[in-house]
Amino acid sequence: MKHPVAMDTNFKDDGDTPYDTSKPSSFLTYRLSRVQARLNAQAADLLRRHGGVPLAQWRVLLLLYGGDVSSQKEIVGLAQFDKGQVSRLVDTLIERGLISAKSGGKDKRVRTLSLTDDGTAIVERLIPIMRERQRQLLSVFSAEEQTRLMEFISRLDGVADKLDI
Amino acid sequence: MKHPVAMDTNFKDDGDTPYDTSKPSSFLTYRLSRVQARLNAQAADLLRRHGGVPLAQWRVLLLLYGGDVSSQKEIVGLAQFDKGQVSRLVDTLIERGLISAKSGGKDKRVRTLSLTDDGTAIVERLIPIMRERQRQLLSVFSAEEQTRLMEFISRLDGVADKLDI
DNA sequence: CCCAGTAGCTTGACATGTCAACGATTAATG
DNA sequence: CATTAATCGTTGACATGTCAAGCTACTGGG
Repeated sequence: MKHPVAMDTNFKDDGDTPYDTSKPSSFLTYRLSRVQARLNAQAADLLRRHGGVPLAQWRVLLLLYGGDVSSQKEIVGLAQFDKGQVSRLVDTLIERGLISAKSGGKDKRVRTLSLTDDGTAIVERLIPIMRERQRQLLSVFSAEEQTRLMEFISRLDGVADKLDI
Repeated sequence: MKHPVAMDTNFKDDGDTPYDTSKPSSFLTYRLSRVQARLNAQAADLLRRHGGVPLAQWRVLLLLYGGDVSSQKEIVGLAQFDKGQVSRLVDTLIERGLISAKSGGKDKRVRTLSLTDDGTAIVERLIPIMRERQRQLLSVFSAEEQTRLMEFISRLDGVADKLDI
């Protein structure tokens, strides 16, 4: 990947803490944002180089491939994507012929979604590659550290909703 | 804030690991993405409710207020924003009268940026609010945990560039 | 049955983020 | 000094993400 290495210890802040450059804690949301952006860029690049789809579309395809979901509502519930975004992602995937939608259910508002053969082929081609990426990403953490990291993230997730300002 | 609580332990994956819902580690990038989105939404909402500017613009204003930067290059270097994005953010901030730009330097490509009085007023009004938010966010971590969390993020940051796929 | 409320989805509007091509200027090097 | 290369910035194109208004279909209480 790219990325100029710069600033890992030398930037000012994350947009949330104005001064106070001395305390690493001040950089938390900034650094989260950056590492998140880098991981996304790496995943998107990987998908592009292997002739795949954009990252957001890929995530929808995976959910459908796993058989976990068959409607937009379920995609929204599982992945916590915005419903508007899902609506447009589904449109795009249908246009590209990677998924199909049937409206025959009881509830006429709902379209039942499924992968086409093309969509299935793409997912099955990319899955091993994405699994290998995941393996390499996690290789820098011990099992205990992985657990600890996830627990930290959960805690952040919890506190984000409780801020009383 | 909003957010339907759902799925914190029950979703399939993060778009990077197709199956394997049993291992929390499989959810890492997904959960990072979600917690990051939630923190961003919370910060943006806070800025909006207090009559401020959008989050990205806010971050640029803060960098300028701190006196750390005076050109787009320095913003890109410090904050690791995309230079195209910075170019447009600066345009917007100038249109809104929050910053000003002078082209008088040696390097005729560079504009020297600074906050206007309006820009300074907005930043100084919002800073205490954002500092309180940061304090509350970090209140769920002990000092030792904060250090540990930052170290984890650094490790992720490092490995993201080294993936050989 | 009626109809007010809710649910699933669509759409518009905007903000954010990323990449790549390009223009202008400056720096480096023969 | 003259090219060439690198740097700073702009712009176009597109992907992503978020919010809110509105549409249609379903649902439940009267």
